[in-house]
Amino acid sequence: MRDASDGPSGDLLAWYDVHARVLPWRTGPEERRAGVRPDPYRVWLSEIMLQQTTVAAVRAYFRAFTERWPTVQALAEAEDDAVMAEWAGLGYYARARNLLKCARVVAREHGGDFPDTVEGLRALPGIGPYTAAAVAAIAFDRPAVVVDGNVERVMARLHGVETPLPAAKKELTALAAALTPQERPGDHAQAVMDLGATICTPRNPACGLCPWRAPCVARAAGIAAELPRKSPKKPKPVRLGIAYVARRADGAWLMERRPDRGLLGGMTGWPTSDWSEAPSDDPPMDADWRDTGEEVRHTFTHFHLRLRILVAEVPEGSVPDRGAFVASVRPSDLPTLMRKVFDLARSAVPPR
DNA sequence: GATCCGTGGCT
DNA sequence: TAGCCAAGGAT
Repeated sequence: MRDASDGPSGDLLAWYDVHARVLPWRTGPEERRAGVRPDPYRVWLSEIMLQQTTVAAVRAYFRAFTERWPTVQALAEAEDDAVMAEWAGLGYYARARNLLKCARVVAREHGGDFPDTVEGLRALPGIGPYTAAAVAAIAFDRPAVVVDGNVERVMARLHGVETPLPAAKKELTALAAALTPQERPGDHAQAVMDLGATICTPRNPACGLCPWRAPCVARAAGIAAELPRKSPKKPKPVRLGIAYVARRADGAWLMERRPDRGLLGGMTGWPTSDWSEAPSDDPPMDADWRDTGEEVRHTFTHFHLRLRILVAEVPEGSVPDRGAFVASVRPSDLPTLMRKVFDLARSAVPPR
């Protein structure tokens, strides 16, 4: 009979008890021992923010969200635009749209309490296999099998799995399942991720400091840094586009809310042409558009974008074909691409 | 399984 | 510099 106090899981938990990172959303090992239960709302919020996103980037957003909306009920009652603006800059904006959907389902259909099982969590918007397992383990101490990029990397090295991702996913999940203890599963999940983030890093892993250096197959073979192998990625094509920045005589700016689906969905930004190999000139209103000669370069997940910037100064009473004039622009409410556009455009149309 | 979906830091 | 990488999910 194995429990958390012996075997590789026990070695990892002993390491975690000493080396656990202190994070704003985390209930540390000492706190847990003292009987402190994590707040499922904060665990869930942090997990959504941390999807494909670094701890460093998340910190400020987590603080802002929890100060403004301390509970899931408060978040559920927020305006859509307020949440999107608060999320601006963090990326993957479908997360923010699903965040709000999820909060409203939890508030309305679950009385403000998150489900405490993997299946219940998995049914909520924006919660997939990883997040369901992570919240179940961390917030409710259920022995769920948590598999993220860290776990995949650690398992691939520990067991010397040379099959490339994503084909190796199933095998790595099975290996992670075999190591998941019945005792302290929440701490175990966080321990593997901390190990991956601080010791078993993608490049230059610090194998000498690793609690699993003895059983690690990849280390023995001298190929730790080469694992996990990954299938080759497709090259990113270059797309072109035009951004139209119009300032009205009273200082208002013409902006447009993007459709809920697709790139930067639900975010406010400058009207643009389509983004393609040969974009068509499609200004949002009739005006004397002037080419600034400036170009924004921005790389998305699957393509590079070069956006020419056209500006126009238009009289009061102007009626746009699409979008609406807003009295003031807060760059912090905009996705990064649109901030870049504003930075260049505002110097091309200085205030009178 | 493949594709779409952001951003900033690091090498 | 250009590519790689980070606590993935939806379709």
